[in-house]
Amino acid sequence: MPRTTVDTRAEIRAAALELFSERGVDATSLREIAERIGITKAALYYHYASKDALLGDLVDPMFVELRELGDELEGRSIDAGDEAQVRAVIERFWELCLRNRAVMRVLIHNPRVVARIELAPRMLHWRERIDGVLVGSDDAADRVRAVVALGGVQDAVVVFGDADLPRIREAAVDAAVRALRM
Amino acid sequence: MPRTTVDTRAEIRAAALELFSERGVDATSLREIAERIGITKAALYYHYASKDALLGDLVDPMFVELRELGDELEGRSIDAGDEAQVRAVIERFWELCLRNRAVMRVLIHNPRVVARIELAPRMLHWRERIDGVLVGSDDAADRVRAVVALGGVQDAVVVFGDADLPRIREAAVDAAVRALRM
DNA sequence: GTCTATAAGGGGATAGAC
DNA sequence: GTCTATCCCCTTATAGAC
Repeated sequence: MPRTTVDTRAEIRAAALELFSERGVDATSLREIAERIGITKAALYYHYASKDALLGDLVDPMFVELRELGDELEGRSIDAGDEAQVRAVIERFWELCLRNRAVMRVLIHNPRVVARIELAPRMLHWRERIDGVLVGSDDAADRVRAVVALGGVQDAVVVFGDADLPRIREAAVDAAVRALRM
Repeated sequence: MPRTTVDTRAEIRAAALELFSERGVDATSLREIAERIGITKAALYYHYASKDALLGDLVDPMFVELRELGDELEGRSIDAGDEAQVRAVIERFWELCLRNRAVMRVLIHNPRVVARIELAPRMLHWRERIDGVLVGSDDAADRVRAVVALGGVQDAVVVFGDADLPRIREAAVDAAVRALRM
């Protein structure tokens, strides 16, 4: 029988994201995803040609947001020495991570899958763009500062993100800003 | 035929760690591990009763090191306000992560497996011990500082650890110490 | 200790009816 | 668009010979 909702593809993505995020990509079968929204695995294949195609569609919105953020920041030409501007950038990054934390979890916890569907270059690319805005240098020591700061923010979002409290955001952004200081 | 080396269990652990770290636990089969050291999957089962038992044995040395570090630091009663002491603790943590970075990778990238074999309580426990030494508080904002600092160090080890350069270590430890400052 | 052989089950993916 | 039925492959794990 036909289903009541219009957008089955969106329902599939929502169910898949939840399961991929909770259990990991490899540990989630297409049967489980299909059953969660009340269709069969074969019906899912009508909407998505493969598991990887579904995953690719799933993570896309976050990359769109990252590209937009990169465009905007580069357009405004941030001064890496101005701490107020740096703080504003980290805050934007925190918000982006928080909004997309399920996708972030999937990407962080499934690096091999990321490599398989060729998301690694995209991840590297946005990371380099934001690093460039924040430290403006290719020097190893500078890139380490950026990794500690942004990596720390990502970790804090994954660990504390479910309680989206202003205090937590403030503490995480503060710590990242200090980590970036030379 | 009998094998030439004495410690087949150690060979199994070494091959498994390499594959688990590179490809992830779920994506690595016991057949692949066995073939890498030239035995069959059935022979591997003689040495380890299950994949989870092998994994548990594999990660154990790192937890032993973490426990020893926790014992030592608590015995010395670090002053969280003394930055030289804090720096020394972060340096010890960096060295530990570097020495065990293959195991660290496995634990970071396979959270569901970690939960399945009941490693999560152990991870939480050492994290809380080291957090306690570094910030000495249960307050959420304090714990966030510790997560950003230690999470940042872990990330930097995973990203830059293969080039074990003093400059990288120094930059990462510096950044973590700054992140911890109030 | 290591082997061959096999059990039992799940995975992704497809064919074709409706 | 969704279904049932099926294919083929790989997995973990065990039994029993050597």
